[in-house]
Amino acid sequence: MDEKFLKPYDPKETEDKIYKKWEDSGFFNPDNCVKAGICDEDAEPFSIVLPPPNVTGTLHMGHAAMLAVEDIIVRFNRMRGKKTLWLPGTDSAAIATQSKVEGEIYKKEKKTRYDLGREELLKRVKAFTDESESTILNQLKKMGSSLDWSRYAYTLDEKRYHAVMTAFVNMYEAGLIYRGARIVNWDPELQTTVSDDEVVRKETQGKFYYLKYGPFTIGTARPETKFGDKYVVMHPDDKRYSEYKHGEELGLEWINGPIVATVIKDDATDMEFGTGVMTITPWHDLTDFEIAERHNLDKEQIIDEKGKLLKIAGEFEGMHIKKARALIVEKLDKKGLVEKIDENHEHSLATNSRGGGVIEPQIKEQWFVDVDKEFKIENSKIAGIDSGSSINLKNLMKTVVESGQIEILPEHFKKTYYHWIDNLRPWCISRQIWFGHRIPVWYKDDEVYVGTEAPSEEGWQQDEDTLDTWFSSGLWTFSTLGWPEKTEDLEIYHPTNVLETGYDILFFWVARMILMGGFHLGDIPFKTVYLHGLVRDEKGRKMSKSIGNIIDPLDMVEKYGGDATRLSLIIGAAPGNDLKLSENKIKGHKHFANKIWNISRFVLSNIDGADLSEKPKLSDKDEEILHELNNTVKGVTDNIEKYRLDLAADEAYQYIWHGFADVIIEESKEILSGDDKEAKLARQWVLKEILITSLKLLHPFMPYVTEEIWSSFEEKDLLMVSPWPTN
RNA sequence: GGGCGCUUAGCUCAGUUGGCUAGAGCAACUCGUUUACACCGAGUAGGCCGGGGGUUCGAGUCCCUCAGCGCCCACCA
Repeated sequence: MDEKFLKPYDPKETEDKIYKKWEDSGFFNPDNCVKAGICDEDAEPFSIVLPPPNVTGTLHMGHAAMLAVEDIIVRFNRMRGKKTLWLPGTDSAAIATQSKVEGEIYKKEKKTRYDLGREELLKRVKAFTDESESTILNQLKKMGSSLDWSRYAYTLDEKRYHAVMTAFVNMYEAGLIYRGARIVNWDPELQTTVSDDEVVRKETQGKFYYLKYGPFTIGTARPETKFGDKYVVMHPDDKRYSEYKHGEELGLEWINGPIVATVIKDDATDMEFGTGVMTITPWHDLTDFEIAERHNLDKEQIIDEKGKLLKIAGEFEGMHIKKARALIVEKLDKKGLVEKIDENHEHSLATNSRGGGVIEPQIKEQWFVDVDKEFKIENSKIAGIDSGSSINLKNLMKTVVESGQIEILPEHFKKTYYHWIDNLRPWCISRQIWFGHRIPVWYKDDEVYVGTEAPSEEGWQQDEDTLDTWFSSGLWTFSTLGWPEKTEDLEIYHPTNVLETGYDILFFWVARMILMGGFHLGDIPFKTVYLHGLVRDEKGRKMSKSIGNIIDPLDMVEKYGGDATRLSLIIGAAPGNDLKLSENKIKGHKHFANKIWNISRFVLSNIDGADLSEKPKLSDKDEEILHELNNTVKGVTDNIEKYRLDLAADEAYQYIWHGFADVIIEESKEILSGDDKEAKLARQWVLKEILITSLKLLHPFMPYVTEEIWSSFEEKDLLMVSPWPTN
């Protein structure tokens, strides 16, 4: 027996060494497994792409949980002899990264991106991402992730860049991407648009003003937008205002003098709310914009991109809206136009969740993906959609889930998914930032050129904007496999088997991948979507810097080992449920790692010298023990297949500690020290069998400690590529 | 406003198509150093399965209803 067993298990001494051994073996790469005869050339493929973490980020518990789940699934399938690929990558995270770098530059040099210029800023961002890339990659390894590093991809590397350009051009040519003036979520602080999904609403209290507007009273929380309000809107069925006819014009006194208002009847008005009458500001409000579109009304910009009032505001021109509001109300009041002010009105404030400011809707020329427009699907591999038929993106996204071709776990998220699709509007994909995939459109006078490469002649100007980061992320399952080239990888590994991610990015990412896969490949991007929950602190609060309740996965790995950290993120975490994590839990699982260590010590020291090359004759009791082992194998296997990793881990834990250690080993002591040589040999054989099987069952969950034990009594292959036990 | 969840032992959670005498881990308590392990072992205690109603031979599980908690979406100016 190896001397190392005389001391308690020390993850710190073991883990890096083991990871290196795995990496050196090359078996994270399925091609090498085939070459070494570990899996058959024509074995069933199994693939997962890693949801790419932000290249400038650091590992948090959410990542750790994701890595644990995926690595378990991957290791399980690899051991079952499948051609298994887990493909790593990182994401440029355009807005987040650029604003991080901009912030640092401003702090150190007091310079903005406009001071530096596009080229210089991008150089700085590149330097920053290059530098931080290795940090996140090393952290991914720390969790024991069996990722095929030879296939590493970065959203902004050359191949992915080409994929994104191709995707844009193809969608443009199909008429699904168009440029148009629509109302977008404008962040005056970051000076860019953000997508609907990135806008979060915060409940706040504020003043609500009732203003006299001719014969009407209108309510508003934002008097500073009201300068151009020349349409007064009410519900067509509202009896209180039946005397006013649609299109009727009324002269009335307003902020900066007399104006002519036109009556509009539209059922977007809520008769119950306020007075049931409103004026509209189509340039800065989505509802208003839509009303204006329906009735073909004028739209006028009131506020500029920096949040300052324009000429239309008269004496208030050039003033920031924050300052202007009080002054405008004061003026209205002097004119006797303020009827009432409600001091504590609750309303929600739209803010940019990517770290910007308060959203100010603006009408802007932007690029959009049309989710309603039908296109012809050429080579459909989608159940229920024939090749050559026409479909729009919304219906495509629905069909693949409804038909069951894509399975979502837990299942109830399907409803959330459908609900989101039903409310989906055109997807604004252009961003006014510099770091990212620049839109492959060039302009020259009135001409427009769209192509993957710049036009060769002089004088063309490329569109200034970059693409929404989710546009490139949407291609991830196939851009990482080499698309648009027709690669062997794409052929073998796509569609991928599982997409594992947090339920919080179901819309951002999962839905967009389904959209992109459907359009570009006529196929699904993955067969199963496994959604994990959020990792919270022991009281169920989100982990955050401000509360100071962050548990750093790397600290935990350092203190208790990668195996314990992984197991803690799995046990008790049903799919889709948030997980409450405490340091104590992780500590407890470190004890489990040590338990296995000691079980091995006991078994190995007791079979030393015994010839177990042939299966001895077993007693009925021995057979019964093996039968119980088989039940455990079956239970663990079934649960992993059903993606109930929590139950699988729990069952293995239960069996190994309270079955194997507490009962079987205890009972064996007597036999091993007894005089019956035959019984002893049989039991030695059984113990070894159980140990081998237990290590295998546990390997996906606790890869380090099991591999380390394995190395001390099995000479041949790594445990990582040993066959999964059959029952 | 619309949607989706959750409520089971002190705490964290399992409990799959109804068969449960309701389980596990942690915590608590008692005892214990014997061929691995004190990062341990043996044992004990702890539950009207949120309330009410229904379906059923049988309900933690299915249906209705009420209450509390949480999340997501949304154009109430």
